[in-house]
Amino acid sequence: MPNYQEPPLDNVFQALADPTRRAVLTRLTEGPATVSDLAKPFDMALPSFLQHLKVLEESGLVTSKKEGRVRTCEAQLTRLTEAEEWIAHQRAVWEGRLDRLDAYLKTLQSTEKD
Amino acid sequence: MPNYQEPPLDNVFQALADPTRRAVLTRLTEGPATVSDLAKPFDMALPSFLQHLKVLEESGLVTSKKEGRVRTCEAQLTRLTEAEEWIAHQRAVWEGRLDRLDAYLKTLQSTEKD
DNA sequence: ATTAAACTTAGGTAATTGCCTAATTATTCT
DNA sequence: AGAATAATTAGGCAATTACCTAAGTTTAAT
Repeated sequence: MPNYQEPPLDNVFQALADPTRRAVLTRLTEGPATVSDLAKPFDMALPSFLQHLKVLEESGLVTSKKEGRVRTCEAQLTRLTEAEEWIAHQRAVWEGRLDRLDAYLKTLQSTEKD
Repeated sequence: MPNYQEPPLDNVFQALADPTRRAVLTRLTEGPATVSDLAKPFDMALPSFLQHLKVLEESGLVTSKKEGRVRTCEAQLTRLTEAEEWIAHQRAVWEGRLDRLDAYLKTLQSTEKD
């Protein structure tokens, strides 16, 4: 059953289709960070970098809140679940392993409960 | 930091970021099909559809061979593995962090009770 | 009260994307 | 041979993307 609150799969995959954005996500996986800390490793003007952050936020993979003049970003990787399930499903059908898919999806569900 | 070893991941996620292309892949998961069979369900001119197929082929998710005037396409979903692993890794690290945080908070609570 | 820091907005360019129609090639059928 | 089928190429157009510089705005520090 589709959940229309979630940003569509399109946006999640689109967000992941760029190495800068994947690197940001990997960084945020370790914990929250401010915009300028996130931007530091990249040889890119800040406004350009902010566009990448915007794409990540629109996909739901990142949230942020501003305190004072500092914006802090955080990963919301539960948004990856739908994408991971889509991939797992295709592979499972293709490999003819629907039995394993079922078990796998159950583990996804149980780890997602937080 | 950009990882120049992984342009394929870009292409795979890019390919998945479009509903038409995901639908084609789902169709091909059931077995090979010709270009015109694949195109049939979509309300789109054939050249437009061919562009989607081209994106899928460039990502490595689909291969095709032409016999006579007919091109037959086939899914190569092993190319999804890298993408699936990338996602799974991010989620695992992210959830691992939350688990450790959770454990830490619990030790705080239990020491408070003394 | 300045100045510095941390974004943010505005606006511009070049390349890419996603669609189209029309014309073309290559193969198969009658 | 002529017509139909399957796919391809060529070219065009509007929207989006990914970058940029320059000029704000809002806090925080001195």
